[in-house]
This record gives sequence, structure tokens and C-alpha cells, in this order.
Amino acid sequence: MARPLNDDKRNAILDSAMRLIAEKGVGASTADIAKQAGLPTGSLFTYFPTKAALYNALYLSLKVRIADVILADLPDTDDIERKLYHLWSTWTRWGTANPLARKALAQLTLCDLVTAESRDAGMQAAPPVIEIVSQASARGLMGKVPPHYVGALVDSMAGTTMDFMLADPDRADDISRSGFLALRQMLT
Amino acid sequence: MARPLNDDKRNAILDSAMRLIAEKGVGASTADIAKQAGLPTGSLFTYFPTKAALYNALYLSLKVRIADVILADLPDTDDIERKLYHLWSTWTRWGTANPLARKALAQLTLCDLVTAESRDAGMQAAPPVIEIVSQASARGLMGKVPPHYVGALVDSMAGTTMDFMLADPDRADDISRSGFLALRQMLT
Amino acid sequence: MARPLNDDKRNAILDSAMRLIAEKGVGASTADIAKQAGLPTGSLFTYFPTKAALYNALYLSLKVRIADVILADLPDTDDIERKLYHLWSTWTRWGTANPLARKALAQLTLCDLVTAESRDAGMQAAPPVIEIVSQASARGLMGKVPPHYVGALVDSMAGTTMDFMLADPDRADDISRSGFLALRQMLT
Amino acid sequence: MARPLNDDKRNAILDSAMRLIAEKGVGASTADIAKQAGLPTGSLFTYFPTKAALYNALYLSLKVRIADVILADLPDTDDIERKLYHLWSTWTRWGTANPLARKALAQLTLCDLVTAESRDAGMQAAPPVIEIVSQASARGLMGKVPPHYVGALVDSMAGTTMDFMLADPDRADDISRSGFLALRQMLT
DNA sequence: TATGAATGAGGATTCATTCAT
DNA sequence: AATGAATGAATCCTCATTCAT
Repeated sequence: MARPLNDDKRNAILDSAMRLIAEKGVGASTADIAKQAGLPTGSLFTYFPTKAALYNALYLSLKVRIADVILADLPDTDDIERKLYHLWSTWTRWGTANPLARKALAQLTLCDLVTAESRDAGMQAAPPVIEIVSQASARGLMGKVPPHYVGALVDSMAGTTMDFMLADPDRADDISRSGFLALRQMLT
Repeated sequence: MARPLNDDKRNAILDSAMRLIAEKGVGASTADIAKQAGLPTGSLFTYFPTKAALYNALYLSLKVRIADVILADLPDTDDIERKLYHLWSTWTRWGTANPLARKALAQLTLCDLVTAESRDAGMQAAPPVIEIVSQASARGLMGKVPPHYVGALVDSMAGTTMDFMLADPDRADDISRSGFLALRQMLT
Repeated sequence: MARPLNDDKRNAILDSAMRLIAEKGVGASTADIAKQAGLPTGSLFTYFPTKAALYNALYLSLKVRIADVILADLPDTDDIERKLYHLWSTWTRWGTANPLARKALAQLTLCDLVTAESRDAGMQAAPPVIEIVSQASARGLMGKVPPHYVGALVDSMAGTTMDFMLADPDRADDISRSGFLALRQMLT
Repeated sequence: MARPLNDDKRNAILDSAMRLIAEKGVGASTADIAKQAGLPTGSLFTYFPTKAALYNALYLSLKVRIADVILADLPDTDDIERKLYHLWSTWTRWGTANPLARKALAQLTLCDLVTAESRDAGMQAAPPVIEIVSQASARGLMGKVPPHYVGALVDSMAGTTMDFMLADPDRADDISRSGFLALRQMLT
């Protein structure tokens, strides 16, 4: 019986890819990714058949990871604004704590090796988030706007906010709070 | 007394780079860029000393072009909301009319060949836009938030809106209008 | 467990480089060097990370090879003149038997890709030779002159002698003998 | 009537070529040579039809310059040793005063763009020098050795000596004197 | 004559992927 | 499965020389 693929190695590759893509963009070489993962060049291809497969897997794993973080510890309440606040603050805090993940995801989002299927699959992780946003905007003007578009607006606002937080860590909290104000105004 | 540098060729290179970057990302090859511009490989380098120089020049030219479009025909009025609306509608219409420019700029924004200097210089073109946004938000909650951050939020919202408009051209106008609602709510 | 680096290939590259440098100078192209070694372009770089690394390795290997040849079969005697003669005749004979090595070394010596470290390391091979020269000159006027300088003089005389031997193979032996006379006079 | 070629410009090109060849080797580019001479790229080719022509001209001019320096102020005397000493000290002093010329000449001597004709022509400048060397060696063991070979030996010894003088300027005079001792011993 | 843009083959080096070990 | 050498097309950039201005 063949030995099963080793999850640690697979994860090491994903992690290394994330780092290098964040640093150097999608042009990072498979050899470098493998080396930084502490593995030989060839091993990368026993875990991912092609570079594109690796990039797609990483894209998805980052998307899922973000959604998981946001939804964990979501307060079980009817107070939708509290939920929205939790979502926003967890999200933006996560972004500043994981700048490499954020940068890598930004690169992958623009990379044409990442297929439409992966992008769709990435969306699968988002519904609970979109749901919260929808609820928050239900009574406002945004209530009549397609939820995906509103979700995308929120996503891009979060991205911008995290970039500003990273650029000025001392005021990160202020910036996040300002972003929340903007978000609430927009949705209400 | 020798042949002068030819602006048409220079522009052809910039245009070709824009197209190929939009299509294939920043990994587009200088040889392809030159060929698509109808020039021999070497000529690219008589107009731009390095690929990085070309990318920086393109980044700047796109930034300036956008600002110019937005500010052209700006209504001369005290009605700040009218100004804001003009800004938004011109901007998003430009984006859908020039999808290659938009995509290329998105790629360049994430490309580390584009220097901090270029990004700063790109900001130089933005102030009038930021000024309008600031005026529009002066009386609202966003009035106390750093204008650059608010400007960046608006920028990212415009980007997202243009992407949605492009993805669904039949409803482009609706989407743009929804975006404006969101923008106005956020700023007011 | 993978294929080990192949010494034959490495040597083929060094040998090919030697030939081409001797023929065309240090401007010889890595592609040509690889091709003449019977290898694909890329393989050169699996054996030497850069052209400079190849040149440095070749420089050293030639330096060591010369010293080895000179010192092999050195008569084990107290007769210093016999030793000196052995040194000179082996050296000059080697030069005429290996004109490509000689020419390549001459080119590499002037090539700035060859680092000071390599030149120093090349010196490491020389001491036994210098030692013999020093002993031979101990009682003469050259006894008070820095051994490295005397060694360099001898080196350049050997080079010139080999060039003349190669240019006029019929009188090669005569020329070598004349050179030895000059050498002995100089040192004594 | 066409304007005559301008000697200043021609010399500026030769001078610039000397400098760049000394620094970077014979791979120096014609564009760089022209630029450093303060001239446009194309001008180099109005003064020299090809890069090879420039290199040959430079080679010859350096050869002639050295011979001129050596022979200038040659003491008019029958004392052959005094003449030899003058030759040696002028030569080696010139070398340390003109390191770029020396280095460039060393590079050109090994460069295959420099034709056999140029090398022969370079020899034309040497006879008076060889003559002095011949006279100095007439009564010694070197008297029976072909003068060109002896001349070449002396040339290479001078080269080595100048290199050591340049490497250790504080002891330049000592080194030159030691070289003269070696030379005299060898020839006598 | 003076100028410097134009040219495209050639240069060193990288890379995704394969496959011998 | 693990390893890392093997491959050769592709990458960015340079260059001697020409020629339009």
C-alpha cells in the first residue's frame, strides 16, 4: 500500500507559496516554493500536479480560512449591528495579523492561473458573511441592491482598510473603527 | 539632428503593454509587448530603459488619464452632490469603456516593479478628486476621518463597481447608480 | 536518491570552456560552451551557478593542474639546480603539449570575473614551486628579493617561453633550453 | 571641401577606449566608449570604421607610445649598462604612471580582434629597444639566443614588475630596482 | 559631418515539469 | 514516495553597426 500523502508537507508547500507570492508575486518559482518549504523541487509536484493546481488550492484555502475566522465566535444574537461589528473587527484584525495571507490572496485574485471554478468555490465560503451583510442592509437603501454586489463592496472596503491598518499600525484600531462607521452608514 | 524619439512609438508601446498586462498579467514579456506594438524587440528599450521603467510609466499614465477624465467637464457649481455624482458616473463609465486600462492598472498596483515613487506621483493626480470627496463628506461622520483613507475607500468601491458593470453590461447603469447610493450614504 | 551530479559532465563543461576561452577569449558564450560539451544550455547552470563561477573554477583547476604536473616526478635530491631544471622543463613541455590550457589561463588571468579569492587560492598551489625557486636563488642576488615577486618573474618568463615554443615547434627544445639559461643566470 | 576629421575627437575616442578596456576588458561597448569620450554613438564610426579598427589603432598607439617614452632622453653614451638602466627605469616608471595604458595593452594583446598585422607593426616600434637589450646581452650567455625571444622575456619581466609596483606603490622603487638586478644578471 | 534612434541576433540566466535513481 | 538533476524554450536586456535627419 502506498504511503498516503503527507498533510504536513502539503501544508508546508501551501504556506511557503503564500509567503513567496506575497513577497514576489505570482511569478514565484516552484523551485523556490519547494525550497522554502524545506522540500526538494520534485516533491511539490507529488502534492500538486501543476503550479496552477497549487495556486488554486492556495486561493481556496485562504478564502476558506478568512471565512472561518470571521464566523468563529460570532455572537448568537438578534442584534444585527453587533454581528456586523464582530464581522468587521474580526476580519480587519485578522488581516493585520496575517499580512502575508492578505497580500497573497490579492495577488491570486488577479492571477489568471486561478480558474473561474476556484473563484466560484471561494464564493461558497462567503454566504454566511453575505447573509449578515444582507441582514444589516435589509432596511436601508442597499436593501434593494444585489447582495453579491454589496458583499463585494464590503470586501473591497475591508481590503482597503486592512492595507491602511498595516501601513500605520499605531492607528490600526482607529482606522478599523472609521471603516466600520463608513460601513454602517453605507448599509443603513 | 538625428531621428527624434517618436511619440507614436512610445505610445504604441505603452498601449501594447496595457493590453498585454490586462490579458496576461505583469508577466507579459517585453518581446511580446514590442511585437504587438509593431516594433522590434530592441526598440522597446530605446524608449524605456527597463521593463520596470515601462511599467512605472504606464502606471503613471493610467493614473493621470483617469484623473483627467474624471475632472474634465466637472460642473462648476456649489452643489457638491452634483459634483460627486459627476465624478462617480464619469469614473465608472470610463472604467467600463476602458476595461483594459482598468485591468492593467489593477495588475500594476500589485506589481512590485512599480515603485513607491510612482505610487506617490500617482497620488499627485488624485487631490482634486480627494478634494471633492472631502467636501462631500465634510458634514458627515466621515468628516473626521483622514481624507486619504476615505479617498482610498472610494477608489476601491469604484473599482468593484466597474468590475460588476463589466461582468453584467446590461445592468451597468443600475449598478453604477447603486454604487452611487452606497457612496452617498457612506459619505453623508 | 536522485541522479547524482555527474563528474564527467562537469569536466566536459570545464574542458569545453577551456577550449572556447582559448579560442575566442572570455567572451565565449555559455550556450556555446554547453553545446561543445555535448550538453543542453541549461545543464551548464546546474553545474555552475553563473558564468563567473565556471570561470573561477576553471581558473583554479588549471592552476592546480600546472602545479601538479610540475611537481610530479620531482627528483628527490639536494641538487637544487637539477630540481630547478626539472621544474622548468616539465613546465614548458606541459605548456607546449597543452596550448589551449595555456591560452585559456592567460585569458582568465586578465578576466575580472575571476575574483581575488580565486587568485589567492591559485597561489596556494604555487608554494612548492616558489620554494624551489627560492632555494635556487638563495645564494644569489635574488635572495634578498620577495619570493612572490621572483616567482612571478619566473612565471612570466615561462609563459613567454611557451609562447615562443608554440610559435616555432621545431626549435621548441632549443628555446626551452635558452629560457633555462636565462632563468639560471637570473637566479644565481 | 569636407572638413577634416578632428584629431581631438579621434584621440578622445582612443583615450576613452583605453580606459574602458582597462576597466572592463575588451567587451567594452562602442556606445560606452563614445559616451565616455563625450561623443555620440555614431561618431565613433566616423573615426574608426569598426570596433576592430579602433582596437587595432589603440593597440598600435600604445605600443608606439611606450617605445617613445623609453627612447626619449636615452643617454648618448657607450655605457651600455647605463642605457639599459635608463630603459628599465623609464619603462617601469611609465607603467606605474599609466596603469590604464598598461592594463589596456595587456587586454588588447590577448584580444583576437587585434590582427597579426598590428602585432607586427607594433614590433616595428621595438627595434631600438631590442637593440639595446641585444647590446647588453652580447657578451653574456644570452648573446647566442634569438634577440626577439630575449626581447620578449624582457618585455614580460617589465610587465610583471609594473604589476607589482602598482600593487604596492610604497615599494615601487625597490621593486623596480630588484627587477633591474634580475634583468642585468640574466643578460650578463 | 554630426547625431542618436533603429535593428534583431545573441547574451546570461530562469523555469515548470519530468524522470532516473 | 522521495530526490534533485535534466531539459530547452523563454526571459530581459545588450550591442555593433546603419542611416534618417
